[in-house]
Amino acid sequence: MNTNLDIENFILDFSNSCQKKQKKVFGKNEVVTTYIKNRNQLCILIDGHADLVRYDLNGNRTIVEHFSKNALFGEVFYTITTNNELLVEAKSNCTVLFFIYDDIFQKCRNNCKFHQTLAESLPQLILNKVTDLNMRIELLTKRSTRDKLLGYFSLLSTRTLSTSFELPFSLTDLADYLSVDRSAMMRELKLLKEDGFIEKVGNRIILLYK
Amino acid sequence: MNTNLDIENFILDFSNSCQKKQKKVFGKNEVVTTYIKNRNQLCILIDGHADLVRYDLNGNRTIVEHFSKNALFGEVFYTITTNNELLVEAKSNCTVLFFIYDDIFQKCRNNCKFHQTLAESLPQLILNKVTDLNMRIELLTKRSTRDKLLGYFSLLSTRTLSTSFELPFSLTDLADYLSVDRSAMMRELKLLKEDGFIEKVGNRIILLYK
DNA sequence: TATTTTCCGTTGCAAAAGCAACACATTATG
DNA sequence: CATAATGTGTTGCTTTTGCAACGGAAAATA
Repeated sequence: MNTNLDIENFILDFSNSCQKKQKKVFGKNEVVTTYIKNRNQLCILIDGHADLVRYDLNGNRTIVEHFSKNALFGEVFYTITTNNELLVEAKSNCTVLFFIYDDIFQKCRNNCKFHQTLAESLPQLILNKVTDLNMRIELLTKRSTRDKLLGYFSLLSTRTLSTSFELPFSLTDLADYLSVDRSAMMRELKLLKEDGFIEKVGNRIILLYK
Repeated sequence: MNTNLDIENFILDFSNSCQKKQKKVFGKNEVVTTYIKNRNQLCILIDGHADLVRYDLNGNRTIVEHFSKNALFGEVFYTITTNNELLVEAKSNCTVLFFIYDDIFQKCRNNCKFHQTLAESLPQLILNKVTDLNMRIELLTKRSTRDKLLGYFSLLSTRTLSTSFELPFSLTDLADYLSVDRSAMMRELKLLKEDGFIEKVGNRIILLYK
């Protein structure tokens, strides 16, 4: 399976060969896009980190997804049923490619190699996204804050092949990602330490169980 | 966009032309597949309804996804990090096609039209799945049982283009789908009725707000 | 470097959700 | 049809979570 498509080289090679896309750069905390009026927009994060964030009517903030290099996002993945604000915020300097989804499978007027290869790679890229979303659902369906934390730590442990890893979020953001109250999460984190499940040194978590 | 691919006709036309897939029929409550040792399995539900169900160590049951006609599922969408049981249960009589994902983009040795068309349609089918999963995440990140219920009802209302609709779940299953305790959900349903948000007649919900 | 802003860690109290148990209704099944 | 199995509706009690508020640490910024 070709999971290692290097989009970046791709971009370097072909960035001038096709007119039907846009490449933009964003600074930290800038809004990359919103999911309101950009029908069929598809974006690829070439570099940096960004979050898809929702603010609900009670003022709760939720980090719906966390994107890193090669992540796909954009309004094409959403059927807007919500009246909540959905926006993608750059968490660091970001480089993003914008497409219209319809364009991808129509041959570019230049018949450009960029679009051709992209169209071939897209199923695998979207498939990766589906597995990410499924992992996210598994986390969110855990019944308690404790299980969400342990589940998330276990995930990071699997990814890093280590029982010790840095959190990619601030604790405030982690709470918004797990969809729980921050202070309640802090309390649970303390209990996990007291119960000998984890150690925490700065932003680093060390798993002690199993 | 070709969202209306009629897979069923597809099947009728080509079900004998290709050896690299399997078609099976399941009765209610039968296990269609598990997500443990079927690497790269991709399934399409041709007919019927089925649920992807997880049982955790505390005995909680979660309906991770609910599948109806033309839904995609299978182990290819999961990177197994969990030690929970994940299985697909038929909720009615089901007809299911099984593929190996690798096969789809390799030309079938017969160079069969079935596989060719499937490969062309797959991006759109997977895209549909992504939008489903995103809606699911939006539901699950709601902070209260009340908001989950209202969010789900609003979704059904949008789908049916009506403020009155049948629940596609039993209430027990709905609780497992929203990942909340059943009795707590029943209590909240009662409060929603008392507060004039909904009416409930048998399995039918009528939205009264807005 | 001084100062503002964000983040961390904690707590008391209130609200929400989970658990357990039960009676009754409805639906399968022998 | 009788009986078993499953689903609905309810409630008292316990546990978990959320909310609000605060002081101090750390980081960003002027």
